[in-house]
Amino acid sequence: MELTHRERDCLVFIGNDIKGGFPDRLIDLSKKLKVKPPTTIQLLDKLESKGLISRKGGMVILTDNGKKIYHDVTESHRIIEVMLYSYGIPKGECCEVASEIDYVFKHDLIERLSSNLGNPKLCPHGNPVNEEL
Amino acid sequence: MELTHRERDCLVFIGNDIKGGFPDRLIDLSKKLKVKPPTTIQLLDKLESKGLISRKGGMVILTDNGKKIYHDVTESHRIIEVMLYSYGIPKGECCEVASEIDYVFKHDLIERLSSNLGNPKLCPHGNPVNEEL
DNA sequence: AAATATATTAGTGTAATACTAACTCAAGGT
DNA sequence: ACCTTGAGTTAGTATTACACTAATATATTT
Repeated sequence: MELTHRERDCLVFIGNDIKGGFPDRLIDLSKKLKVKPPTTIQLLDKLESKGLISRKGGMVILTDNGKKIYHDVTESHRIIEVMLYSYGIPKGECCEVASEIDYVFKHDLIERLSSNLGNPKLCPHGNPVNEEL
Repeated sequence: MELTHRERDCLVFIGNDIKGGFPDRLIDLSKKLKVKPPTTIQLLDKLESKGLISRKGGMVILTDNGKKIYHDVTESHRIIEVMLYSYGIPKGECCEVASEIDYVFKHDLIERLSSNLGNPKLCPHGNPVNEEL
């Protein structure tokens, strides 16, 4: 599944917030993405057409497929963080950089990286590499 | 200096070819970029407006500024290759992935990475990290 | 000079990203 | 009952990156 950068951001916010127990609302997502609601709707339309989310009354949840992609992007993000951190980049910067590039990496490459990094369970911030939703 | 992905590709091809002794022609660049000449011209117009190249009779050379950016992108590319290679990714894939992301990294982060990688002089292919034009 | 190759210009099209303006609809307050 | 507010949505516009075709200009080569 190919994602654009902003689709990636949007999907990640949705996944992160679902961990809090409640689905995100359009308004919340818009604030997090720092865009106006119509822009968010465009993104959600795109994610919906890709079968990654479903919507009801302004609430957004991930489909099974969306959860899988969220998992993959998150794993990618955190493995990249671990790699950068291993070469002395501060946590904050690891995260910033990882957010720019995580959605580009093919999953099988991330798996090989992970294995050669010793299959880390946590990212430098202490978040699980394998996020279960 | 911010580059788009394709501007990056174009600049790198120009820099690589200048090492061969002759500046690139539009046609050569178009073939390498796998686009039609008008698309290349657009890219060259953009690079020229950013002060990175100058043109004459269809030939393209890098300005001093262009050489600097070429150097930085190349260094970035090769440091990323070294990092990925250190975690067991095959050379070819290191290069592929690095090409997708090298132009995004800030130079000072690359310098810190380089230092923590032991200031490598060569990339996994044996090309110099610090390319003098 | 004619043919060929190369360079360029003008115009078009798509995708990603973002916006404003206007409309709908539901919930609350008075 | 009416009005306001907040949220969601639709429609339309704009910009940037990227790519194309068609047509024109220029240069080289035979």
